[in-house]
Amino acid sequence: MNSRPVRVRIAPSPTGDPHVGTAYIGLFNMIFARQNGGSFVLRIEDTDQTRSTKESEEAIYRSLRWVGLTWDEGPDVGGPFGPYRQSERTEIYQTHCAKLLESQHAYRCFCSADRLERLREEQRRMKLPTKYDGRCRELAAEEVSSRTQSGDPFVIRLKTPDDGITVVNDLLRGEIQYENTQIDDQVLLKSDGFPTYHLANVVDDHLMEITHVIRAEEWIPSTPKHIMLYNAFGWEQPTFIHMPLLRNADRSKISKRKNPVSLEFFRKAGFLPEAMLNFLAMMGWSMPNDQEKFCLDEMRSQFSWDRMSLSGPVFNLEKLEWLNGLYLRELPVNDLKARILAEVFREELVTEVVKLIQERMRRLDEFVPLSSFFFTTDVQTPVEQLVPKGMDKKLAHRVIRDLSEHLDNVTSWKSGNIEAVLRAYVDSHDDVNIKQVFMLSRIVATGRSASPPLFETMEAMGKALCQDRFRRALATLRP
RNA sequence: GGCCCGUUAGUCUAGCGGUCAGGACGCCGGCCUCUCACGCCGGAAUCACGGGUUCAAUUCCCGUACGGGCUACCA
Repeated sequence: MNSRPVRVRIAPSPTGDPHVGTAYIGLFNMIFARQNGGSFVLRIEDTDQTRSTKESEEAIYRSLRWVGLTWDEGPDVGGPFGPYRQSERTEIYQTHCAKLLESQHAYRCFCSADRLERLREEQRRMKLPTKYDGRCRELAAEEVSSRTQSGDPFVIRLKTPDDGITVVNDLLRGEIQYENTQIDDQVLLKSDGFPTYHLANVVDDHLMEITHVIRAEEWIPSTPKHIMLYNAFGWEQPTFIHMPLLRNADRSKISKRKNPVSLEFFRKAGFLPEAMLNFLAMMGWSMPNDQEKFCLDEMRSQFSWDRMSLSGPVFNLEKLEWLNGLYLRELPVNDLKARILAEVFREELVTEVVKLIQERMRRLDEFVPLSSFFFTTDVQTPVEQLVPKGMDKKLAHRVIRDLSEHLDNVTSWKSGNIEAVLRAYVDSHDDVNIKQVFMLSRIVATGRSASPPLFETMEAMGKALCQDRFRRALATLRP
C-alpha cells in the first residue's frame, strides 16, 4: 500500500523536561526508518504558545542526542521539508484551514469558553458524552461574516459527519471502528490563530511526506479525527502504529510524580545511554532467542512489528540498573573513568560545588563528606527527619507536594527563581513559616539539615536531581 | 458516565492449537571468595474468570471481571 520511501517522525512539544517516553517512541521510529533505509524526522510541536519554551526545546535536542538518537531532519539540522518548528508554519496551517472552510469541512465557532464549560458540565451531569453541541454549525453566512468583521473572537472547528463510521486501521491492532456521532467537532484553529495539535499534525505529516505514524497509544481516540482531516483534504493517510504506554508500578501512565521520567535525571543518575536504549527496546518488544543485551544494530537487523507486545510495560528501574551494570562492567577502565569524570564529576558541577563549600572547609578531604549529595541520587531520608519541628507528617507531605509542583513550573532553574517560588509559597500559606519551609526544603533536597545556601545548592544540583529528591520524600511520607 | 485499548509468576517477556509453559530482573538457598560485588548452580512463583469452536485450548471467537487511555482554544 505504501511504495513511497519510509519517512517517520517524532513530534515532541517543548513544554517541560525531556521525557523518557519521547526517547522510547523515538527509538522505535528511528529503528524502523533505519531498517527501511528511510528518514527519521524531528519536529517541534510548539503550537501551545503559553507553555512552550526555548529552554525545553534545547533540552530536547541535548537529551535525545545524549541517549543516542540521531535524526535526519529537524529544526537544528535542517532538511528539505522545513521549517520543522510548528510556530514557524502558522501561515501554512491558516491557508489549509481556509481551504477546509471553503469546502465546508470546517466552520467558524464563536462560542465562549464559558459556554463550552457549562455545556460540558451539563453533559457530564446528564451522563452524556461530552462534546460540542454544534451550535455554530448552522450559523447563517451573513452572521458569520458580520461577527468576523466586527472582530468577535472565533475558533475553527472540523465539521464531523453525523452518521456512518470511521475505521482506524492500526498496524498492530487491526481495525478500530468509531461511530461518527461519537466524534467531537474538534477545534482546528485556536482563537490566537495557532493550530491545535490535530490540524498541525495532519498538515505537517502530509507535507513532510510521513508514511508511518508511530506514536503512543494515548493517541488512538483522536485518530478518527485525523482520518477525517486526511479525507477532507483528499490526502492519502499514513500507516498508523500505536505503541503501548510506559507505566508506573501501579500501572498508570508513567508520570514524574511516581517515577523518574526526565532524561536529564537518568543521565545524572549515571545510566549509560546504550543501556537506556537497550532497556527501552525491551519495553514491549523482544529479540528472538531471548537475547536481552543488544545494541542498535542488532535490534535493527531483527526488528519487526509482530514482535511487539501490546500490554503497557511497567518501567522497572531495578532491571534498568541491572542492565546498566552489565554495560558498566564491560567498559575498559579508562573509558569508565572518563565517563565518571564527564558525568558524575562534571567540570562545571565540581566548580560550582567547590565554590559553595569552600567557606565550610578546614581540610581538603572534607570535600567528600561535605558535598557527597551533589554526586549521587541515592539519598534516603528517614521519615522523622522529613517532619520538621512544628509540623506533622500530613502537613509536611502537603508542603513537599505543593513545592514540588511549583518547582516543576520553573523553566529556568536559577537560584533566584527557586527562591521566588519558595517565598511565594510561604507568603500565600498561613500555616507555615519561612524557617520551616526552608528547612524542610533543605532536608528534602540534600538529605541534611546542614548544607550550603539552599537556593544555590538546588541550582547546582539541577532540576532533575532536585525533583527526584522531592519525589523520594513524597514516597517515604506517603500515608 | 461515554468511547477505545489491553490481560502469561511481583516486574519485563517467549509462546503464535498438542510444550514438563522457556528466558530475564527481583526474591530465597548454595558455590566461588579475606568481605562485598561480580560470576556460577539450584529453588519458590504465572496462562484473570465463564462460555463457545475443536479430537485438543495459554494460544481462535464471544461475554464478564480487572487494568489503562481519551473525553481542552494541551500535546
